Amino acid sequence: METNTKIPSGNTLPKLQRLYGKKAVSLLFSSGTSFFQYPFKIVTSSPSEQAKVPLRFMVSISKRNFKNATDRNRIKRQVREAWRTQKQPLIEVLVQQQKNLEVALIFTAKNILPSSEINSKIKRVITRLMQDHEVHNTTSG
RNA sequence: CGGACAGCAACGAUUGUCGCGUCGUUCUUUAUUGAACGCCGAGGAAAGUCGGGACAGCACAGAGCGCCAUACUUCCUAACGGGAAGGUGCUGUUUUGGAAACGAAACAGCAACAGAGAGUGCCACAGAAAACUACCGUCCGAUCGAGGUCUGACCUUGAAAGGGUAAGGGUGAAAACGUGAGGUAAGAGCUCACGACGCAUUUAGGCGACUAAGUGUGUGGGUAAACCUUAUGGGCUGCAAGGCCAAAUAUGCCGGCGAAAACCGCCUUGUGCGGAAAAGAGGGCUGCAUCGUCCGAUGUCGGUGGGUAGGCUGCUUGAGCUUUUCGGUGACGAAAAGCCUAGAUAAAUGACAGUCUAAUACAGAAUCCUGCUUAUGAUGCUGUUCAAACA
RNA sequence: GGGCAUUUAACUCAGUUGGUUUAGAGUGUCACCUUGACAGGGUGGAAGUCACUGGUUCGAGUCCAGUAAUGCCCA
Repeated sequence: METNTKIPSGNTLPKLQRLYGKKAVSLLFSSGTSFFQYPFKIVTSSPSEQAKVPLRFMVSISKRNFKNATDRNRIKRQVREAWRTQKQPLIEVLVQQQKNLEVALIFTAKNILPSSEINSKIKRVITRLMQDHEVHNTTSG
């Protein structure tokens, strides 16, 4: 319940909720599980150690598919915006289950997509993550 | 008025909702934790990383060789392979001189534009020959024949050692100064006129590259983005440079681990009592053994060193920007006044919905500055050119 | 961010420095021969914008400059 008081309006995205650091990223990619949801490859893991924030996330876009830095910046901003506006239900689920989750989104499409499409795709990713965690908890407990 | 090309200018404004980063103020937190408010928040190329610097570390007696880069002149600049002004050459167009060769003027564009008369190398195929050249041709021709005239010579003609000659020879990217005339056995700058180019030198102009006029002398191509020569410059590495702090784990070094001493605590100030981690293989001191004593692997406790993750710094006030005046043909310089204008760190400057508008293209800072190159849309201005119409 | 290298046939490489002649080799591919048929073997052929653009030169895969793509190193 302390986390809820820390984040009064659910649509913020401060640095605390972003995944960074060489150690954390390499740990996620070596031990996490992954699945595809076009146009993203999603890598997740739920570390057992207690973290300050229930949900951390990062975006990655390969330089091979997008040569120009402006294109990569634009996609990152689109994805961050979609994540920022739609992540709140997932956080509530995680707080209820008292779990932590780290998510990496890897953009695998070759073209820039419109923002509305990215919004709907992110929505689908978040609902899938929510379902996974609810099912997990009911079977285990 | 329209199209194309080149250059210059500025590259949105505003309303609502949500959101990001640095900094400042206030409150808050164990904490540079969190909250509220405010200010500011990508470019002309931020790109390519191609030149040149600043800055930093390392190296370094002096000189030479080697290697690399640059290359008309003068200036600008912190410096440059950059820029400005000028010179020369080439190309194109127009006009024009001349019999020709070959020039002259104007405009536009281009030039890695030192040296080929210092040396070495190379120039396929074709062609006689690609650089001290003689294959054909042409001319002279000792000598040897044949024929004729006719008494020892002449004429005609054939072969020919040797020699002269660059006029001609379908080649080639390039052919041995060019055109015309004289000259000659035939030829040849051999000579002459005109023209082209080079070297030396004189005078005049210019800071200079060079220009103009004259004198002498000469005419053996191209290639230096082949080696090279001359002149000038260059130590190497790059902010992931460099400096500081420093978890966890491993390890190096120092000290302790029987008592005593040392360390910490206490008060009764005493060879006092208590505390902290705990076991010690093995070896030396003597021929052997015990006691004693010394060293001590491993382990353990404490300290310390470099140093990883991570963090801080370097980091943005600078060859700075704007305006005005002055100097200069110009690049640019000087003075005065005013201004502070991104500093992120898996990396901020955004998303959605409207309105105005030409508002779209190329495109995102990563130590900084200065140039070059490349990519670019519509608008405005300037210049060039094309088309059409009119005069 | 900084520092470097490479690009030649469908694939892997020579040739480049030292310039001019038809750009070669192996694998693959195609046709024919060999076999009853296949494999293997033999003979022959096709396949190249020498990454792209410009320059130097009489002449560029090679020399010079720019552009693009690919790859490597530095914590």
